[in-house]
Amino acid sequence: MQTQANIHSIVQQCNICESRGGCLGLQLLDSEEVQHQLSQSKRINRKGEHLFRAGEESDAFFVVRSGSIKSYLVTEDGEEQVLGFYLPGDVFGLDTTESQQRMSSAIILETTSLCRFPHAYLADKAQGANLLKITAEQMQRDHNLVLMLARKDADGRIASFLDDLACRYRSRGYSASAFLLSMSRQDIGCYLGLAVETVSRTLTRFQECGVLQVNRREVEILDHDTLRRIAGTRVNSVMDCSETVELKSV
Amino acid sequence: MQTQANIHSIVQQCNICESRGGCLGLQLLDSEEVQHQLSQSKRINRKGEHLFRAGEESDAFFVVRSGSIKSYLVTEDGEEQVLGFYLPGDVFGLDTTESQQRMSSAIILETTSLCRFPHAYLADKAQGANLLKITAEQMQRDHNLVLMLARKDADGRIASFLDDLACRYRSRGYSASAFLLSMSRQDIGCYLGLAVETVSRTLTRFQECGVLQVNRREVEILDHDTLRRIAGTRVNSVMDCSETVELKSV
DNA sequence: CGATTCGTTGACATGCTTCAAACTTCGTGG
DNA sequence: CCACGAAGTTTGAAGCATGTCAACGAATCG
Repeated sequence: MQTQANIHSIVQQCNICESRGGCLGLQLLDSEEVQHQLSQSKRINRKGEHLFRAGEESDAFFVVRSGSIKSYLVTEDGEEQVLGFYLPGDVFGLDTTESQQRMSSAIILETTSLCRFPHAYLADKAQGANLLKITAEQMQRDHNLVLMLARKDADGRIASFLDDLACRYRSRGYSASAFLLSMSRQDIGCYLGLAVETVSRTLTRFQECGVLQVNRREVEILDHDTLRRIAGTRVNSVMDCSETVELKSV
Repeated sequence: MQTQANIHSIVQQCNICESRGGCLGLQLLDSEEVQHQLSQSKRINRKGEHLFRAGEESDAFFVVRSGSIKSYLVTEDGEEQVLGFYLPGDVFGLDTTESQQRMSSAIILETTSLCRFPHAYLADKAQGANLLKITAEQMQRDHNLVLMLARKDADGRIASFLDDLACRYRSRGYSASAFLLSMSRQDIGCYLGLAVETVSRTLTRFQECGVLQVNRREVEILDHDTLRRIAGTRVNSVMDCSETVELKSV
């Protein structure tokens, strides 16, 4: 029970995973291991550093505690394709080849702290159900990205992107109407399959319409209803973000 | 050992999963269960039938034995977005929400036979490693689709699509230069984020260039090198399809 | 055999990319 | 601390690839 107390004190510092039904560490690891693992897994990383690169051996996945991460692919001719951005509470790093190599690269966009979970624990503890749940989130993200790329114009993609960010911030207890973009216009364009200029122009136009206020990385959404209307159709998701808005006040 | 003999005779009828390192059933299920499961999982389905729809309870995933399957999303306004096509040997149906609901719909494109694997066996047997391997394939497909949608023009998408099909057919022992499309132009366009007319025009132009020969659903690739050149950049995949070209002659 | 779906082709409109240039911010070394 | 260069952002003009609209032919199905 003494161990339990220590675990509790460690976990209490981290409210990130509450919307997931509790700390992943507590779910995945034995009580005795939690203290050691979690204490060494809080790593502060600096902007621009790579967490891992495609092709490297994949021995762990991560949960964002603070900051943000960019996930991307590198094509044969060296160009990059952004796959997504990960905010506090997001799980990433589970996309590995069957030979346990990273399928994508991950780079730190700003000062970031992470929880690190070795794959070994997953395989050993055989958390089949947990794994399904987590990969489901990754796939849902992929599906939404595909939908945007294939069916939406520039306005729809930018609006969806901002709405998604706002939605994710709100579900984690941050403001949904005002936030700082941690990624560059270049990254946004690369993510949405648009030229940098188109991103810039669209944001400017949104501002002129009174939908939002933009100043470099600062974004304030003034008319969320209109933004959503522009964002248009979404996947008939069962995992609606509005379900996880309420935070448990434990 | 008598059971082993029976299993062997059943599995021998199905060479589909050889490139995966053997029958999934043998990997996932206990020997005693294999015979019963596999014998009842070979289901013949007819064109146009739905295997499952998004939102339904997800209790199993599938392996294509013959025929082909279209996976798609339905948006809020009722339009569909094709996520991919599954050929013999492909695993699909693992994209479920955390509440075990289907994230996508699956419809049968032609007479098709499938192996069905209940999720319950995965969770019970806790095949963490196996699950990772299979979800890795799904994610690899998603990444490639995203890459196509975000960075390639119509020519590149169509060429990539055909090259991918050829590659998958070859890896399964079929001809890579001549095959029948099981999906409509509408489906291809929906998959690649293009209008039907663009698909049709592009195929016609490819034919005029002597790259391929098309007649409705019949496709023959005449100049695979040029096709690949048009397809252009691909993900630096560690799972290169050329690795699985050789079939074991067991 | 008629009706419907599927595929092809043409003309036109337009949204996005590309190219170019100016401005701002940031980082780094003098 | 300032200066300089590099990188990020914005804006404009022009070209083009793709979508849209429309019509027709071909195949499929009942």
